[in-house]
Amino acid sequence: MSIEFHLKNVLLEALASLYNYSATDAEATLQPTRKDMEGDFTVVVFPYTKISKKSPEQTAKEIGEYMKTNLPEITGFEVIKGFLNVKIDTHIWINFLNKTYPNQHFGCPRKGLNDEVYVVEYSSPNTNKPLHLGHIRNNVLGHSLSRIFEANGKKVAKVNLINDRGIHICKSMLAWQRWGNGETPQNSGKKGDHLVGEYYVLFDKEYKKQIAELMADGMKEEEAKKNARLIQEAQEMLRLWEAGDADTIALWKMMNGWVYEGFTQTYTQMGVDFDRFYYESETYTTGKKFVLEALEKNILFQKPDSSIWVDLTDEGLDQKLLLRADGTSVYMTQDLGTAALRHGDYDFHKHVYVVGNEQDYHFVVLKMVLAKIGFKWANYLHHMSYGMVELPEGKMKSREGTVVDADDLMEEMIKTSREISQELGKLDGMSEQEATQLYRMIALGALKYFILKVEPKKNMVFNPRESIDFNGNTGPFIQYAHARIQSVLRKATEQGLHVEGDLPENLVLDKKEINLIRTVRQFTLIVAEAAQNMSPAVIANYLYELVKDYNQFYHDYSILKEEKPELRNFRLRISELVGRVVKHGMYMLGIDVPNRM
RNA sequence: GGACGUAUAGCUCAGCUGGAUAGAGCAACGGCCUUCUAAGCCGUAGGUCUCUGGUUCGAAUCCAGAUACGUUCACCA
Repeated sequence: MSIEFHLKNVLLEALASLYNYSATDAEATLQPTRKDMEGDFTVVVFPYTKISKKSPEQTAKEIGEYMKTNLPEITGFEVIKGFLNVKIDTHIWINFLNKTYPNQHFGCPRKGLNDEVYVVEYSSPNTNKPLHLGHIRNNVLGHSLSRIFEANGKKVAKVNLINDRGIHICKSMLAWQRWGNGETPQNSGKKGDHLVGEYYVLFDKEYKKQIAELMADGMKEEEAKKNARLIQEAQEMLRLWEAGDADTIALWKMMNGWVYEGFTQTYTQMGVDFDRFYYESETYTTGKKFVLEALEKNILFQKPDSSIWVDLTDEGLDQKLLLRADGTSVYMTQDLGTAALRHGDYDFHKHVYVVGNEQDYHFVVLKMVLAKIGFKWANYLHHMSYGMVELPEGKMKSREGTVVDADDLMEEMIKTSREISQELGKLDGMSEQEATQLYRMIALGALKYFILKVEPKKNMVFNPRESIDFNGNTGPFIQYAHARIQSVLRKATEQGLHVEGDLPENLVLDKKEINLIRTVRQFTLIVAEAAQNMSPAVIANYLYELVKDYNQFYHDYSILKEEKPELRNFRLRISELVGRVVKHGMYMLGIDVPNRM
C-alpha cells in the first residue's frame, strides 16, 4: 500500500476520533507539499474547522498530533496558516527507489497489457500538395498520442486516411497535362509532392486569370468562378475519373505515385509511421449502403429532388445532406462508411480522429448520425481537436506564400542544429555518420517539443526563430540532461563503480534529493493523465519540471566525487532513474534522446 | 445572427478535480567553468490572471453576463 493510502486512513481516523466525524473518501484530501515549504504531504484543514469548531491553526495542530502518534512513518509536522504539512521518514522514499529500480517497466511502454484496441487516425493528407506546418502539428500529435496509449497498455492501430481523389487532385492533373511538358520527379530532380503542388498552384493562377477576364467582360464574380473554362475542364476530368476512364486513371495513378514517394520521405524524416493506410478512392462509396438502409427504416428522409438528408433539429442542429440528388457521396457519407469499415477491421474500444478544430461541427454530426443509424460503437469515436498553427505575422496563407513547408522547416532546423553543435565543439571523435544522426535528433527534438508542449486544443504561434532556440524550455534542453546523465554513468562504469543490491534505508538525504525522488515517483500518474486528457503537453511539461530539478541536483552535488559510498550509490541510482524516465517520456513524445551531445 | 473555442509578465506558454506569496522560458541586466558536458546553474527586474457580478472560509481555476479574437453553420474535403 502506498504511503498516501496510509496517510489518508490515519487522517480519516483522526477526524473520527477527534471530532466524531466520519468523513468520506473525497473529504480526506491530501496533496503534495509545495516545493518551497518544509514537508512532504499537505492536509488542508479549512474544511474541517466546521466540525472541529476551532481555529484552522488549532485544528491542524490536533490533527497533526493525532496523525503523528498513530502513524510511525510520520516524523514531524508543521502548521502554517491552516495548512498541515506532514513530513515522512526518508526510508519511504528509499524504499520506493529500491522497489522501482529493478522494474524496467516503470514508465516504460507497456504494450498490450490489456486487449483494448485504440484506433488513432492522423495525418490524412490531400495528395495535391506537400505537407506544411499545420500537418506537422497533426502528425506529431497523432504519433505521440499513439505512444501514450501504448504506454497505458492499449493496442494501438495508427491509421492514415489518404484523400487521394476529388476536384483538387484533378486541378493538379489538368495543369500538368496542359503545361507540364512531361516534367517528372526523375527528369527535374524535384520531390514528387512538391512537383505536384507546383501544378496545383499553377492551376490556381491560371484559373484566377480566367475569372478576371470574364469579370472584365462584365460577368459577376460568382458566375465567373463557375464558368471559367479551367474549372469546367477539371470537373469534366473528375467525371472521367469516376467513370473509370483509362487515361485519366493512369495519369492519376502516376501523379499520386509521385506524391506518395514524397510523403514517404517526409514521414521518414519526421519519424512518424502508420500501421495501415486507407485510401478514399477505395472507400468513398462505402457509406452509401448505410444511408440507403437508414432511409428504408425512416431514420433519414428524402427531398423531392431525391437527395437524402438527416434531420438533427431535435438535437439542436440543422438538417444535413448525406447523399446528393445524383446519388453521389459527400464527405459525411464517406466518413460514415470508413468508420463502419474500421469497426469491422479492428473492433475498437476507442477511435480517435486527430483533426483540426475547424471540423468540430463535422465530428459532432458524424457521431450523432452513426448513433441514429444504430451503431452502438458511435460513442467510441472521439475527435481529438487541435488548434491552428499561426505565424508571428498571423495566419499562414497559401495564396500569399506564407505557408511553412514541412520539408524546408525540418531541413532548416537540422542545419541550425549542425551549426550550433559544431560551434560548441563537443562532438570530437564522433563519426560523421553519428554526428549527422545527432543533428537530426536534436533538430526534430526541438521542433516536436516546441509543438507538443502546448495544450493541443489551443491555437499556437510558431515562431521559427524561437523554435530553433535550444535553451530553456525546449527539447534539446531535455536531451542535454539525458546526455549528461549518460556521461556520468559511463564514467562510473569506467571507474569500476557498480551499484549492487538495495540502498540502505537509513540514508540521510537533502531536501533537493528527496524532491527529485518525489518528482520521479509522479511519472506513472503523469502517463495516465496524459492518456486520460489525450494531451502530450502533460508529459512535456512534466519532463521539463523533472529535468529542471535534476539540473539543480547535478549542479549542487557531486556524484562520482562523493566520498561516502552509499551516498554516491544513491546519486548514481537516482541519476539512472531520471535518465530512464526522460528517455521513456521523450519516447512518448516521439523524440529520441542522445547519449552524447 | 446561432454554435463551439480561447483570453495569465513586452513575447511564447504552464498552472491537476477550487487552497499558501500566480510560475517557467525567451528578450534585458548581473553573477558562476583549474571540480562528473556552461545546450547548464544562481540572482535582479517584469502581473488589475480581459471586465462585471455570483457561489465559497478561500476563485486565475466553478457559474452567469459583457468585451475581444478565432473557427464553424457548403450538394468542398
